[in-house]
Amino acid sequence: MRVLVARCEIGYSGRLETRLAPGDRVILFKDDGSVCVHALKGAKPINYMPGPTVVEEDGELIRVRRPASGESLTVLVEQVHADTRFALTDGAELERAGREKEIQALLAEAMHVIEPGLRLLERERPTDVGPVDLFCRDAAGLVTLVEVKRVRAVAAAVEQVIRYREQVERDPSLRPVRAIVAAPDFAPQARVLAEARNVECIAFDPAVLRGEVEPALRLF
Amino acid sequence: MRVLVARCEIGYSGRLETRLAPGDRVILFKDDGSVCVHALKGAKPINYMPGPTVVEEDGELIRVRRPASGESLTVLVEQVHADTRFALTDGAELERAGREKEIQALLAEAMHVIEPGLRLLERERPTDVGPVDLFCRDAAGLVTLVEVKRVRAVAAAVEQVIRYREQVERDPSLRPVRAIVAAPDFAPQARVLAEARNVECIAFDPAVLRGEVEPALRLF
DNA sequence: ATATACATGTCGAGG
DNA sequence: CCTCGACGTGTATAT
Repeated sequence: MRVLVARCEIGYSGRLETRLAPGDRVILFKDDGSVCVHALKGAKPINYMPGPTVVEEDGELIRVRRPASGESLTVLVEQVHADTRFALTDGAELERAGREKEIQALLAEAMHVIEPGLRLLERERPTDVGPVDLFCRDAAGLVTLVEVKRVRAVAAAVEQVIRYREQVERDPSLRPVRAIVAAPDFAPQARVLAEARNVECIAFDPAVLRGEVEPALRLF
Repeated sequence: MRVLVARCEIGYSGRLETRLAPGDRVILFKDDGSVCVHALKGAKPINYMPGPTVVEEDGELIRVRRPASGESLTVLVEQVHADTRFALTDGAELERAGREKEIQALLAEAMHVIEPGLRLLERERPTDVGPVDLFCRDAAGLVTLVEVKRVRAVAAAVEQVIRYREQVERDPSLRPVRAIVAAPDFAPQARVLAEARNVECIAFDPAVLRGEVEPALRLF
């Protein structure tokens, strides 16, 4: 890892063209080839290049190329404030709790939160237009598709489950098919669309959901 | 700007919970309150907090809080490799050129690339469910909606134009309405959905498109 | 390698 | 403030 703190001018050419007039920035050159340029404000890099890249340095000019896509990032260094290379090691991976996959797993263990009597047949059941999160049958035996969102559901989520329903309904033996979107919250337009297209909206509280699969929490 | 290079453990609690076991990272504390943690790989920070924040430091423990949202980021420092504060100045803003609007404008100038005889009536024509990129009539006089994508079109793009078509078709005088997605490339699932819902896929080459509106290139 | 969907997405425009 | 679509999206996962 190389950490360069310098007054410099930055140019990017690829999916679009950007230029950043001279100013002080912190630039990280990582060993995997990725480069990121941090300005003085904002959590995100103002410019970047994912690895793998080829980095050429010619005096005050640093050119980072990504051969795969033809993109290039150019750093014209005017004044170096610091330029240090560090030998660093890090074997850790980021552990995340609360991703969609996890929410989906929790719901799979607590189907009654969605609807009493709902039985899970398959998770991530593939169709030609995408995977159905939870492929189920309801208490009456009807095929029921559940689309899970970890954040507020918008109209696109409703459209997604409609798309799956249409695909599944191509098999006449499975019809009729119910469609449900399960999310902690719903945008008004998502509800309107769901109503119009006969899609059900089930709101769940992630905290309660965790409680449902942690029996210890509801002993008394 | 403070640049801390250290072996540390990281925790984030907010929209989800994450933990990153001890390892070497580069952490930037910016004067606007934003903080970002860079691992040894990847263009994006592995953890971050947008400003404004409150940073408390208590020995080896650094706690960054975002009162507005209740999020917090915790850095437990085990070993400091470098810890430097820089007084930096940067008044520049990022200049960009070449976005989707440009592609849309190019297509508007070269409608025959989409289909011979297609006439543009309006760009960004508003509907209740969003703006139609290119609102046209075809050679036969049929209303034709074109959704433009600068990059590969996925199923969601097809759904988008279907939604617009449904909205426009609410006016019986305009029916039937054709729907087209124009993109440099199409995901297989997008083609499947388009076929099923009677949406046409038109692939264009951005380079050729530029040529089409550059008469100089086709003088001979 | 390709295809697909997630993401603490972030960001900005428009109502 | 909310809603929605673009983004140089990047990134991981499964085929």
